[in-house]
Amino acid sequence: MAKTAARAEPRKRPSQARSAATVAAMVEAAARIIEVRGWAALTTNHVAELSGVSIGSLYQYFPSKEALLAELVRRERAMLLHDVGLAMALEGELPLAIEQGVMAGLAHQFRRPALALALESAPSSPSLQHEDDALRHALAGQLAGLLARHGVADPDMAAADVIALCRGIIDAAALRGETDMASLARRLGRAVHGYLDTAGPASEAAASA
Amino acid sequence: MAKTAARAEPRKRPSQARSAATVAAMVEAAARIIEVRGWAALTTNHVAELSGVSIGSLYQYFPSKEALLAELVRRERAMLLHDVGLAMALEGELPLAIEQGVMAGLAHQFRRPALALALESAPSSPSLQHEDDALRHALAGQLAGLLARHGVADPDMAAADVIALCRGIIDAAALRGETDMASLARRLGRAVHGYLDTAGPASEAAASA
Amino acid sequence: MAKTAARAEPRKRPSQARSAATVAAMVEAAARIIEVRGWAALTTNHVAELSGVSIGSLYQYFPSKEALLAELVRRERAMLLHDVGLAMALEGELPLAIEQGVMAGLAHQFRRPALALALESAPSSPSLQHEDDALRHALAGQLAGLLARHGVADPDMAAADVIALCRGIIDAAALRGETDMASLARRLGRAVHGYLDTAGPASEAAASA
Amino acid sequence: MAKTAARAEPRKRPSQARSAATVAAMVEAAARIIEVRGWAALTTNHVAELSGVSIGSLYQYFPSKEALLAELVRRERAMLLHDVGLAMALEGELPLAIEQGVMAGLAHQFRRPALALALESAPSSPSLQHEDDALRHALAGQLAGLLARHGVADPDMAAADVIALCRGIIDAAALRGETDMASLARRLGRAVHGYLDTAGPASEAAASA
DNA sequence: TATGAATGAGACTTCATTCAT
DNA sequence: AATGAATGAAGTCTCATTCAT
Repeated sequence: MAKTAARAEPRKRPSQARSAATVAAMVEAAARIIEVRGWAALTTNHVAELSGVSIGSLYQYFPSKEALLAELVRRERAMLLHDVGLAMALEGELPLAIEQGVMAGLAHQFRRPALALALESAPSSPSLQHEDDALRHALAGQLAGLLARHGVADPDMAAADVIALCRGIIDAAALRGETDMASLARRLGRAVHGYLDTAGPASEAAASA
Repeated sequence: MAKTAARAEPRKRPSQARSAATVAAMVEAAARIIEVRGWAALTTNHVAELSGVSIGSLYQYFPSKEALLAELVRRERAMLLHDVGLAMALEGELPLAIEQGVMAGLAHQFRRPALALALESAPSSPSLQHEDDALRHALAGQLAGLLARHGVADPDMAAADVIALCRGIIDAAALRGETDMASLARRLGRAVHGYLDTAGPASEAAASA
Repeated sequence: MAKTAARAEPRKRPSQARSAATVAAMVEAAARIIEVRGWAALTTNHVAELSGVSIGSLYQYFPSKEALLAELVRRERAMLLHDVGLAMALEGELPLAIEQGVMAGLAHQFRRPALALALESAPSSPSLQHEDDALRHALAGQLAGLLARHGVADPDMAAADVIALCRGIIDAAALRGETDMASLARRLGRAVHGYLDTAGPASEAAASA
Repeated sequence: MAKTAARAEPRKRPSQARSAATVAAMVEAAARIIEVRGWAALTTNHVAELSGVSIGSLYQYFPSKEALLAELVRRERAMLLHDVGLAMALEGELPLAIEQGVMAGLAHQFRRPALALALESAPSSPSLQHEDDALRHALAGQLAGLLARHGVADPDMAAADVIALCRGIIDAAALRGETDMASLARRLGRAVHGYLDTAGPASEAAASA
């Protein structure tokens, strides 16, 4: 009858090799369930079964279903951030850097399209919300830095918009089942450059520089 | 949880005024619950209570919770389509027509922001999926027609992308709690025109006009 | 994933005859399980099964297991209070009134000895605690009033002690399996009168009056 | 929950100093958990953690949770018996000896009030029941001997009643949070002497002897 | 037709206990 | 002997749906 507040952090960091494998297996099982059978099928018992672990073990590593989900989101976010960060860090012209970043994002989405798509509409919850915000901020931060260095006006908002419009286009394409990454990349480039170049009077000079 | 093959269509077309009012009350109750307390709070019993109808009656009008939800989505979709269609139908230049359409979409989102936002991440289900696809198609069709009439290349894809990027930007803004419709409208204009103008070689002439 | 705070009050007052019967059946089932198989066997599923009701129904009337338990305690308390109150209300000499009260308490304990005994050590919880305190207070209040009217010194504490020592003796006797109510009544009388008569100097006059 | 026939005896008598310390640590940890956080928090894993021992080790010394609990009760009982026995063994008048005993009991209760109180309502189980009976018998035996030597009629029953009424008063006082040991001692004395002196005709002579 | 009591599958989570290392 | 990861039965509670009145 005693209820402790549900934490979203893992209960214990897997210290042994075996544990790490167990945790990874559970997170991956969750991912597979979500992408194959949807949110409704994501039950802790199902995750335990699919990962070949007992339900008790699941709860030894995650204090709640929510925490497991948060870990999955964290994992995907880390991958995306890493790839995009790397891509944009390559020195070069602004358009090139952006293109690299967009391509990295696209690649991420196309690696596991169903999963990426599903994670966009996770059941809202404080911890998930937090993970999502963190992703958005980190990504926006990276891009904003790049834009600022190239003299784009209001780089924070511009970064947020660029990311948002990319997400919009990519998600819609994924939902339609598009698989032509090249076409998508081209259109994304158009959208991003169009947005950045079609600037108000104040930033015209900077953008054309 | 006895599940019979769940139909998503209302069980009966409201033929009497009273029925129509009842159905409307239930759909509106669902909308209010979703926007005020989130998806998790959307239970059929709750909907029945809030709409002043018994749970038994609810199931006389809707064969399942899913059908109720589909009806809500249908209702919102109809409103959006109507507004956007009207806005874009106003004769005028391309940029103006588009701006009208974008403004209509924005207005829709700002009428009930929480609801609009929540409906973007409805629990996926065949019928909901279908409703959503229908919306997308209808909207894209309207816009594609407009673009085609103005000689834009590949109008279907362009329409889809324009709608998608607008959704992306608007949703992200809503999520951040932005309330400045004017700023949003300006940025959306930038994004849309940027996308349409920054064209490949084939449409360069149009873009430079 | 949404947890509301567990109330101890019944969820809805049974308004129809059928409901009232259902509620009574559940409370009685709980009583029987506790007295026959002990606290460990008191599970909501078990209660539902024994009362011939579905688990869903149980939770329609009680928001939690705790609330069901509280209702049982409340029921027993009401009976005890009613009997003891009636017994002590009979006009007469102090010793006689007390004897009546003690006999009423004894009778209560002997009606369902195992239940009465078990309820003494209910798993502590806020609501149960509250019910128990209420019983103690009500009983002590009744007795304190009686004692005060007969000039006993410090009637509140005396009442509390008298009740406590009676409970102690009765419980121990019940635990040993004593069944001779007459003997028990005699000893209780001795204990109570002994306590009240063997007073400190201050109240000697009053007690002997 | 694989349940083998649970023994209540410790699995092995601690033959080495280290083992004894380990066992003591676990028992004390259990005591602390019970008094600080209540019965609901008493889990074997929690006990192991608090006592700095692995759960595996705990089960090497105790075959079950119940056995651990029994050992705790045994420990407390031994202390109480030792103190009360010593106190009553002091030669002297009957009233004095009894007063000593009562004081010893009170002192025990006040040493760790929360623990003493909690142990009164331990989850019933065969082995716990047995420990409790043993305590009662031993205590009653000691007191009965004393009473018999002083010619009190029906000393066994009198002893049982005296102990029971003391427990009743003490527990109720503890539950109310009383801390005035002196007042409590005075009232206990009244109750005990009252009970012993207010005898039926048959034992009046004996009591006054 | 409307009502709302009743249903019950199944979700999440805990915790006593085992056993490979 | 000690460790602690793993187990899984079982408990509490929810909610979509049915059906007697």
